[in-house]
Amino acid sequence: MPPDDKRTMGLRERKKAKTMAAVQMHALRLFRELGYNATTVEQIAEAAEISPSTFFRYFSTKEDVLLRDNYDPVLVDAFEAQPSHLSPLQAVRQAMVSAIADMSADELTTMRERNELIMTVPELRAASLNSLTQTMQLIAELAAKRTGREPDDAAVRTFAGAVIGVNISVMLYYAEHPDADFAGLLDEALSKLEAGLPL
Amino acid sequence: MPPDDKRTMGLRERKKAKTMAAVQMHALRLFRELGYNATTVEQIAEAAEISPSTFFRYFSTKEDVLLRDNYDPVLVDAFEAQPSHLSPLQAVRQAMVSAIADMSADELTTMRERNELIMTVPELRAASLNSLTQTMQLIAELAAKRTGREPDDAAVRTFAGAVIGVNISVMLYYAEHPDADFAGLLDEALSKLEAGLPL
DNA sequence: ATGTCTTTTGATAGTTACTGTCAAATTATA
DNA sequence: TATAATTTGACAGTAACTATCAAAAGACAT
Repeated sequence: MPPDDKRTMGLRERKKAKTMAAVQMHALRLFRELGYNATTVEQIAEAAEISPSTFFRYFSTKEDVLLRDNYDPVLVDAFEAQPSHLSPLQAVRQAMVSAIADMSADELTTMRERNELIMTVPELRAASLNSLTQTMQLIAELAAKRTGREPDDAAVRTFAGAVIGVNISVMLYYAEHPDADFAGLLDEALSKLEAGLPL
Repeated sequence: MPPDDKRTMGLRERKKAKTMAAVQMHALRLFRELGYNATTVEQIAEAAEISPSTFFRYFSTKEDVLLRDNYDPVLVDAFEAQPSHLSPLQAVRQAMVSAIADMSADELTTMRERNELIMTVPELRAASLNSLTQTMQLIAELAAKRTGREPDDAAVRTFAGAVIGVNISVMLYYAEHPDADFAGLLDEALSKLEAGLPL
């Protein structure tokens, strides 16, 4: 048996993907309509026409339904596609900017709305920041590979920490200024890091 | 009536402070003995000889019992005590290092144990990172005041983000390497920021 | 199509963090 | 010592999760 892919394989898989997307959609809608805390898992389940049990089979927590989308693979691809003459910082900067540039208008809108919700609701923000530590580790690994160092090298860890920190500050600012240009904010901020944080 | 201080004012206040400290102590002990999730609020309350209701009157959440200690005021004092010829980054660096240097051996031990627990348990880590956004805002305000800019100036926000990010990476590393020198790690990391993240 | 095997689902019951309310107990004050 | 203010504990309730198990639905061989 070859691994697994046979025309998006099976009715089962397709159905699962569809319910999962439906649940996420209804959840986002309800959160925006009623507020995150005022929305119960039961309501989400009902709206998506599944049982509460099934909700937790798809998403391990209530937060997870919003946070599941993982941009890490996109970032990895974009980073590794950067020409090798760029410094790690320049490569990260370019990777992030171009990853955003590749997104459709719909994706950008959803991302903005999600970011607004996440950064606004303490519980969501906490969970989201927590998952950023994984991304931080990822960035450390990418930078390590590119420079031939170890991922737990002090310079590499510091680099990853600074990049993530800058991202956090941009995400927080963007939540309060939804009309700003996200990619532009990120680009500007990372360029300041490159310049040694002039003040 | 002058604000409030009359020999640490009243029996009530003293008693409250004592129970609060007792609860935190028992909580930390139980968390280390049984694990965070396996310890119930009821157990903590029983150990500290209070009712569960009272626990939640002192601490708004189970996490809060560990995360309550707030080093922000210490940081503010240390920062503002730095000579004005230092750059904001140098001032933060010095402030953090000297704040740690001023701690007693006991305080350092407790801090190490707490950090280990917090960075290890996902729920605690999430809540802790969330509260770091407040510290980030604080650092932005301090840097703004020192440079005569606005706290939401792009350079100021980026500065605060980078500083917090570096702190996160150090805290994570320190949790896995408890024998390392925390102040030293922080000092080294912040110096790399100053140098423009050489890699 | 039919029967069989595997995976997915929903119902049910239980735990625990957390909230609100109220009367009893404790401390401050006159 | 009497009275007012504050703190506490008991009780009841909500909602996020977990575990279990039988029923439903998709996969697959004949």
